[in-house]
Amino acid sequence: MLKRIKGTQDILPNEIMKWHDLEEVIRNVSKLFNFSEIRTPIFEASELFHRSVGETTDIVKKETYDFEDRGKRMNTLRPEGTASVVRSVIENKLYVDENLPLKLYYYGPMFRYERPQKGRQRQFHQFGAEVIGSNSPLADVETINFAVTFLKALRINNVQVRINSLGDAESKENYKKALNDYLEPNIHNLCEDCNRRYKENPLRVLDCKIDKDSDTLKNAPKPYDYLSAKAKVHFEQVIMGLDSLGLNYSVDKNLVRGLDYYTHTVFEIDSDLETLGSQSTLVGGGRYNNLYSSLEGPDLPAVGFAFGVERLLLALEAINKEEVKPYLHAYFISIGDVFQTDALKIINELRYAGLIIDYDFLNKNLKNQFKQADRLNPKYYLIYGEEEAQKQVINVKSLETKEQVEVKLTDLCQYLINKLTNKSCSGGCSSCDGC
RNA sequence: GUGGAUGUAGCUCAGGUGGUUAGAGUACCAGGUUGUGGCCCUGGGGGGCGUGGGUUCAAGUCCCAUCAUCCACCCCA
Repeated sequence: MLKRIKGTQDILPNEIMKWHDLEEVIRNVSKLFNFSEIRTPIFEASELFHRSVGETTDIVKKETYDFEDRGKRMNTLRPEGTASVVRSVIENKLYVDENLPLKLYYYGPMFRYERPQKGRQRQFHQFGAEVIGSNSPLADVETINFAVTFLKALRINNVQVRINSLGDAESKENYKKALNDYLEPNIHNLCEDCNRRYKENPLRVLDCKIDKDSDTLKNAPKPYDYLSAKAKVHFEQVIMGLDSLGLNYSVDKNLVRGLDYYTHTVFEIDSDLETLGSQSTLVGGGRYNNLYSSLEGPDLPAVGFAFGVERLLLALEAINKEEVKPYLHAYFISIGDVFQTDALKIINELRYAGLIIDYDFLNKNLKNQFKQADRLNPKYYLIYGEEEAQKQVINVKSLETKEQVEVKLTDLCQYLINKLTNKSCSGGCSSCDGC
C-alpha cells in the first residue's frame, strides 16, 4: 500500500472543521490588529535560510528539505516563515516609508526533517506575524499582545508568557564572549548535551532542562547583565507596555531562542495542557533588527512571532471536548424512481435558496435512505414519491420532534427557512410564493 | 541522530507454555418490516495476522532483519 510520507498527515473530512474554525480566528484577530496576510512560496533558494536562520542551527544543519532543481539550483522547502517574508518585503520594496510600519501575517505549511512525535511533524503549519520598520518598544508590545489576544480568542487561557532580552548586536556579542569565558572552566560540570551546545550554540546551554538548577548554570552570566544602556531602556519600556495592558508574563533570564537572528526582546508562550505532550511551546518570537540588512535589504528593525498550528489544535482538543458535527438542513428521501418526479428540480431550488441539502444516489431503498440521512445529521427529512408528486405536496419530518407534516410544494422553501432561521426567505427560490 | 513501546478485519482490540478452515465488539450489507430510519432478532460479506528471511512436521505465536506508527531525548513552533 502506498503510504503518506513519515511525519506528514492527511487532514480528513471529519477534522477539517476545526482547521477552518482556527483559520477563521486567525483572520479575524489579524484584522482587529490590522495585520495583512502575505503568501510567499513554499520553497526558496537554499541560501535564504542558510543566511537567515543561521548556519549553526540544527534547523539548517540537518533539518531542511533541500533539492536541486533541473536547472541545478539548490532549493529548500521553507522550515519557517520569517526568512521568506523578509525576502519578499525586500524584493517587492514593500518597505517604502508610506507603508511603514508593515504589519504582516502568514499561515501555511513548513517543513523540517525531524523525528516525529506529539506536536511535531515534518510538514507542520505555522501562523506567524511580523511588525516591520519600527524600533519602538510599542512594536514589541503589539506583537506580544497580538499573540496573547489570539490565544484568548481561542479560549486557551492557561498559558505562561515568558520574555527576556538578548540586547542589540553588540550586547549579544559581549555576552556571548562572557558566557564562553565562564563556561570554559566549568563546562565539565554540565551534562553531555550542554557540552555539545557549548561548542555549537553556547546560548542554548541556558535552556538546559537537566542542569537548570545546578550552581554552574545559576551563577552563569545572563544576557540581561550585558545589555547596553539603550537595550536596557528598550526592554524596560516593553515591560511597561505589557504592564499597562495588564498582561500576565514573567521575565525569564534564561530564555534564549534557537534561531540566530534574534536581538533584543525574545518571548515564548507555553501551555501545560496534557494533550500537548512534551512540546509545550505554542508560540515563540522576538525582535530581529539585523536580519534585513544582513540579507542586503535596507536597515529595517522588525519583531514577530510564530505559532505552531498543530500544537494549537492539540491544546484546543483539551478545551473543546465536545465535537462540532457538520449538519444538513434537510436530507431528501425519494421514493421510487427519482426520474419519474420533479425531485431533482425541487432539491436544486432549495439549494439555490441557500439550504444545505443532500440526497441518495446509490439507489438505496427507503430504509437505507433514512439510515444514510441519520449519518449526515439533518434537521429535516423531506419525503417525496409519486403520491406526493400527484398532490403537489411533500412530507417534511423533523428529526428533533419526529413529527411529520405535509407541506405544499409551493410553500416548502418558505416553510423550511422559517423553521430553520425564523427569518423570511432571502430569495433565490422560484417555486414558492414567499420568495 | 539516541532510547523505549507497538504493528491481527474500516475502527477498537482478544488471541498462556507454537498445533485443525484466525476471534470479539463496533461499523457495513440483507431479511424479519417491499412508503418511513433510530430499538430488537436472524443471517451475511470482509482480514491470513506490517514486510522479508530463518527455526520447526507445524508460527500472529520463537529468532533475525527491515519498514512504519506512537512516546520521550535532542531540536523547535
